[in-house]
Amino acid sequence: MRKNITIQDVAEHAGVSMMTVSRVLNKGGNVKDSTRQKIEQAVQDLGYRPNFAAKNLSSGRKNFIGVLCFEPNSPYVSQFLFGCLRYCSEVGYHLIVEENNADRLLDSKLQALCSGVDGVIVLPPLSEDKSLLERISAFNIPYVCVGQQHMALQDKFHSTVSIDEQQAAADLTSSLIEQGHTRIGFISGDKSQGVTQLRLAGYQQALQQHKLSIQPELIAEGDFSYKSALSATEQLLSLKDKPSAIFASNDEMAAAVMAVVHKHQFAIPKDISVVGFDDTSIATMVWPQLTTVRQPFVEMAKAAIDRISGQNPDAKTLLPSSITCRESHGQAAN
Amino acid sequence: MRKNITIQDVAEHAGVSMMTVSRVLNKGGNVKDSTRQKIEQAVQDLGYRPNFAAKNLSSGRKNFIGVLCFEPNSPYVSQFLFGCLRYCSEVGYHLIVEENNADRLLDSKLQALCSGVDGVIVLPPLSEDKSLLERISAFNIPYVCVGQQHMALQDKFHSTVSIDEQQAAADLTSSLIEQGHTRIGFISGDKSQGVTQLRLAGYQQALQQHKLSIQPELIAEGDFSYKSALSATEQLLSLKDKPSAIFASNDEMAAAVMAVVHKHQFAIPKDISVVGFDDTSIATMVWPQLTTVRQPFVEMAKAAIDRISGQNPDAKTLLPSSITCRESHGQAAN
DNA sequence: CTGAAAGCGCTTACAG
DNA sequence: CTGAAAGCGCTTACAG
Repeated sequence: MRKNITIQDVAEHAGVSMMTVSRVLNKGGNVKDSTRQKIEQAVQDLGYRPNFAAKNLSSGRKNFIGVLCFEPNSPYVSQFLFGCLRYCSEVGYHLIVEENNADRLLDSKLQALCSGVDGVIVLPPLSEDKSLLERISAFNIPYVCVGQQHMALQDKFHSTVSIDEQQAAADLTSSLIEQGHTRIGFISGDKSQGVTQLRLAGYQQALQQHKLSIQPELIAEGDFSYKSALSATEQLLSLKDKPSAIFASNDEMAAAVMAVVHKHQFAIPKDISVVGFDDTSIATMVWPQLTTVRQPFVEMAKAAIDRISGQNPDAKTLLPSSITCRESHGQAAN
Repeated sequence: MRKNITIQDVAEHAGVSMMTVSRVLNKGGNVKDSTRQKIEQAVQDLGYRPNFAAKNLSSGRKNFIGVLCFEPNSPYVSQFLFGCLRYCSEVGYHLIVEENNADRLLDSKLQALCSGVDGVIVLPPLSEDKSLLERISAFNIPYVCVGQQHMALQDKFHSTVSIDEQQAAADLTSSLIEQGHTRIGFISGDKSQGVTQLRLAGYQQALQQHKLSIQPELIAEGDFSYKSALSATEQLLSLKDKPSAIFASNDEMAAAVMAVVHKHQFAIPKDISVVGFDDTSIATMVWPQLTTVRQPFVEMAKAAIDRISGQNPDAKTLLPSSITCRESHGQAAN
């Protein structure tokens, strides 16, 4: 195992001091251009790679980010964590993932987490748990609430990263309307979560913009779980005047919609269009593949991490979302 | 932000030297029992938490583990990564995840990865890519092939962590037979992968043990993708003498089996039982929930990491698996 | 069974 | 614009 190349080696190779190399490496200003170039050349030549452990130790920064999630194995969380992982390895941060699906997260556990990280990313639905946020806030480290557009607390450490949930839901609904659908069923998420209201509001907003009336019978209640959408779909399909499209508030529920629709011998999208929300991995594991709102997981992770590292000063980041069109939607049957 | 508690503080508190504290902390021997207790008490009192950065820097260990995967967002990989993450945060390792789903992983990228980690975990199907393993092997760091029972290379850095694939498949098949199923359809995985053969062999072994004949028409070809199982299932259901149960070689394909079975108006499990393999998150996102072989992801991750850290000397670890019984299987209809 | 010394590779003040 | 010094919190030899 050959010796590691250190900043010292680079300095010697370039004929400068370690300090100057450090400046160049950290993109600091105040370095003569010719010096900078010499150093960059040396880094190239030697194949220098920074030692994160040394960096952390001397800077006092932890270079750890805590992620607090409810259900680590859900597609949403997996997808988001992957985004974090990817960006982390780019910028030298490491992840500590903590789950909090039982009761109240123990003070000792929270303390252990918060004292070992530079900041905390809180995933939904925990990002709406005001009392949890207050406890995190007490540690005076930045924390980012994901999927949560509204600031729950007023303190300088609090920030949010999300898409415009309502607009996204409205856009998806509009695209259905533009394909001739006038009876669009909607399956809502867990009542206690803010996004549930926003997505429903987006659905209603689109209907109104297109001069369609809002029919309460077309709105069925789910809770974001596969199971809940099973009965919600049965309910929608039992209507004498059935919907020609169903908008489920997340992909898991959309998968359930598809199962029930198929069970009733309807073709998708010929008889009934089905759309979801999130664009998690399940969207391509159903048949036909699901049209859904794409959450920009990688960008969200990046924005959250940048915020913690101080690169992103925005207390409130609203990322653009888009519709991922696949095969589960089509022209309304007539 | 209050000062961090260091090993120095603990030493003073306990009235010993840093060195002795370090010994106790690292579970080294040669410490008098009374001394050990004093130190453990001091650790408690002060709420000492080790500084990983300092540890790494002084020990020369990187404390990074590389994970090489094909498709980071697949349920299998998500599940495994989660297992890693959990154990890593316990033992102070950090993860660098690299995907290699394009062509040949660039030498520069592989070099960057391997030179920054203590070892590499290779996930299927990459764990069967002999030329890739040879290139990793050249870096003289431990690497663990997951889901791969057979050693591809003969070198001291190579090891494997998996379950007994064939036995698990045989057990699952047997449980179906014991419920009265005599015509069991089987959907195989990607032909080029070793596990595909092992799971098929397990299926056949169970049939033979129960004196049932192997019917080639009951074996349909898939490739582990949802899509491939769609047509494979159609094929099985078009048989004049239909199977009363279908065993898909992974959960994604089992989900596809269910979609097609429902489409054909058969009830699960009343008319047809469906079982899968892996017990990934999708197993509980189908209806009815899927009976499947449980891969012990957390234990596999632990074994792999232990191997890299030198805690696990086994070059070949075979972990026990089990059957997770849910609602998708039942007595054969007669 | 215990300890004093040196050093891991970097950054943070502080000078100039 | 550049550098010399000290130190981050631990571990690795080496003594005794």
